[in-house]
Amino acid sequence: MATINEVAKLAGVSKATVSRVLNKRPVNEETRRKVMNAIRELNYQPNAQARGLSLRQARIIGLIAPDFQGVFYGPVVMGIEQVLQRNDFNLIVSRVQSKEYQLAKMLKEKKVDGLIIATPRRIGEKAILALKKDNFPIVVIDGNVGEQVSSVEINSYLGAFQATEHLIKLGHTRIGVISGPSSYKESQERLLGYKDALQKYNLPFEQELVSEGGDYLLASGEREMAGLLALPSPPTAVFAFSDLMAIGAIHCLLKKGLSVPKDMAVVGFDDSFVAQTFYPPLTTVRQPMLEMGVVAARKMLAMLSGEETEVTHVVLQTSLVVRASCGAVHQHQA
Amino acid sequence: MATINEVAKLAGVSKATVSRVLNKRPVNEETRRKVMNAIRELNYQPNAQARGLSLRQARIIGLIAPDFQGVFYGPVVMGIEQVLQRNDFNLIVSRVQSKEYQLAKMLKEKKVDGLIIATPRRIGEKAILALKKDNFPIVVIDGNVGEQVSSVEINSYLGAFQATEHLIKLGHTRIGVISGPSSYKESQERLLGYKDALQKYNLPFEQELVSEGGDYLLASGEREMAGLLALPSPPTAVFAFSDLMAIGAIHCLLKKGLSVPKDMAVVGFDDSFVAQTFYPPLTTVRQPMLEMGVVAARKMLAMLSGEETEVTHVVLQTSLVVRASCGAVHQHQA
DNA sequence: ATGTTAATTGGAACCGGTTTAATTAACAAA
DNA sequence: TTTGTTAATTAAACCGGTTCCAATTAACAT
Repeated sequence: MATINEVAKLAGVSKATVSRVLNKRPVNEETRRKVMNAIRELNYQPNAQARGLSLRQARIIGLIAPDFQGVFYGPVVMGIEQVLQRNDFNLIVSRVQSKEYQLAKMLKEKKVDGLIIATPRRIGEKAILALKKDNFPIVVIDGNVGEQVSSVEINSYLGAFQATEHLIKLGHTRIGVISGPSSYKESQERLLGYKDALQKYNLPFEQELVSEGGDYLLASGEREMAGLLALPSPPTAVFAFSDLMAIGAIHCLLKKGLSVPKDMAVVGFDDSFVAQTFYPPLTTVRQPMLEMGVVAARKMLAMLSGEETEVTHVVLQTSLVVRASCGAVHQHQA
Repeated sequence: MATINEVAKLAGVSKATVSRVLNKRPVNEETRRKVMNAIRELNYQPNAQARGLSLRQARIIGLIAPDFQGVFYGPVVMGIEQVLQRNDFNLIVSRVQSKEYQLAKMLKEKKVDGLIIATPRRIGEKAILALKKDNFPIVVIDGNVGEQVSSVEINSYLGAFQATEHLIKLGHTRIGVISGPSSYKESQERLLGYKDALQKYNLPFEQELVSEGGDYLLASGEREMAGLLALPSPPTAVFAFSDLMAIGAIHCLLKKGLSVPKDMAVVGFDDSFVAQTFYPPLTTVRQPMLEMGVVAARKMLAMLSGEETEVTHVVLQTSLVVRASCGAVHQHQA
């Protein structure tokens, strides 16, 4: 592998001049030509580590998330990567670790220029705030870290309101909820959206119709749906706070020989990949996941270039995607 | 951020000594204590770029794939990351680009120590072989690059054989196939597995029962299933070469009011996330995707440490996961 | 007291870039 | 001819580590 010194020797100039050519600084045209020829001849590629050491910049962003495969974080990764690639940055992905100090390691050792943290759990909160105080560039996606760190979030409240309103307009008056963990901010906001929609249409809120799924996964949905069905007066529609829980609910219904949406309308939350794949296709509140990644990455780059200096919180809007599971459209049209 | 020089000064030793302490080389116990104290006091973290420059090593592996969200590559990423993290390596993910030369860039600029390439398409084949000739560490997952590059693959043939045999044993004699692109090696092998299973049970192979999905996606499955149903004598079971195509096929069937598995048994391939999520849960050939990532990462690390020098090809075994869509088990047991 | 050996440690060079300050060359003005 | 100005280039220092080689010190045998 050729180095800048070899290029300089072959071109008959100093390495400072080669560096200038590489960085498009003013150089005599004749000299530039000679250097370019040498670069081509040696198939030279500047060493990123040497460059990074000198410029104190890795051109790498770190992403910390619970997983990358899941229905949620996959698209987020895609969005981030897309933006970074266009700006000649790379993306290191790392699963969230138990040891909090590990969070800081990549930043402190200058392996990455900034960190995007995507996790709904309150993990590493202290560590994050400490890093923020040291002025490391940090963006949180969908987190619970608070005002002091820049973030990208979604309007959970509005999404829940829209979903509930949609079901009400379809004629449902008893609408069950399969919630996420009540300690999560998102769950609280979504529940508020649900309540406010009921109120707008003068429908009573009934606590027994709200059941809390311990996580956002399929099995929770299936279990909680069974609970709702066992009520003296079961709901005719159910709104789950994740697509997977909605699908779990449908599993429960189909196993009992009930039909969706005829016997029970179901609405999910996320518009993850499985929502369109499932049958019946799932009506759901769309979270713009790819866009969240895109916005987070742009924000990070802006912070690094000094364009953005204050802490900001971007709230992306949700939208209702109507498919077959709520009964608003026929399945063969979906 | 403290540097090794500051640590050295505070500890009253030379930076060579600090370096020795950091790298656990023999140092007088008393000296080590002083150095460790200085490190702690300054909250010192060695600069990865400087270290990398000196050691000619980034401790980063690059992964190039078509996407990271998909049902397939997500778990692969998880597997790779898991192994790397344990060995204090990081993972840069990058989508496959059209420009072939980009493949080489990260390697040549020493941003990564090696490249794992996961793509069924014959992309960058020339570029990959060129890099291999320059002795860059490369591992291909599920690729079509040939003998010259180390790889991790699955036994497509056996998986298809098992799936077909399973359907035959359930009593089916006319088994449709929704294949992947016939130019892909996997498709060819899977088709061979299908044929050999038929042969073993003295069933005739009929070309009309094989329809080729242009990609591995849902819409292909739906379209090809419609084609199979339109045959004068349609199959009673269908084997799709991906879970998504199997699900597409089921969409087609359910829309026509047919029931799965009663009217048509369906088997997929991948055992991706959607296979368990779908209803009816999908019988499918499991590809150990996480394990593929794990094996690829281990292989890469072995190459880097010099333990593994020859080109090797690891073939992982598939297994049939029986769920409800093939009719072998009742749905409420699934 | 002197020589030998082993254990520690420090100075300096190096990895491959960028950048600042100094040098050289070319040319115009005095 | 001398001096000032400008443009282009280079030498050298620096980024923050690792490591080779030599120097120092301590311990021990002669």
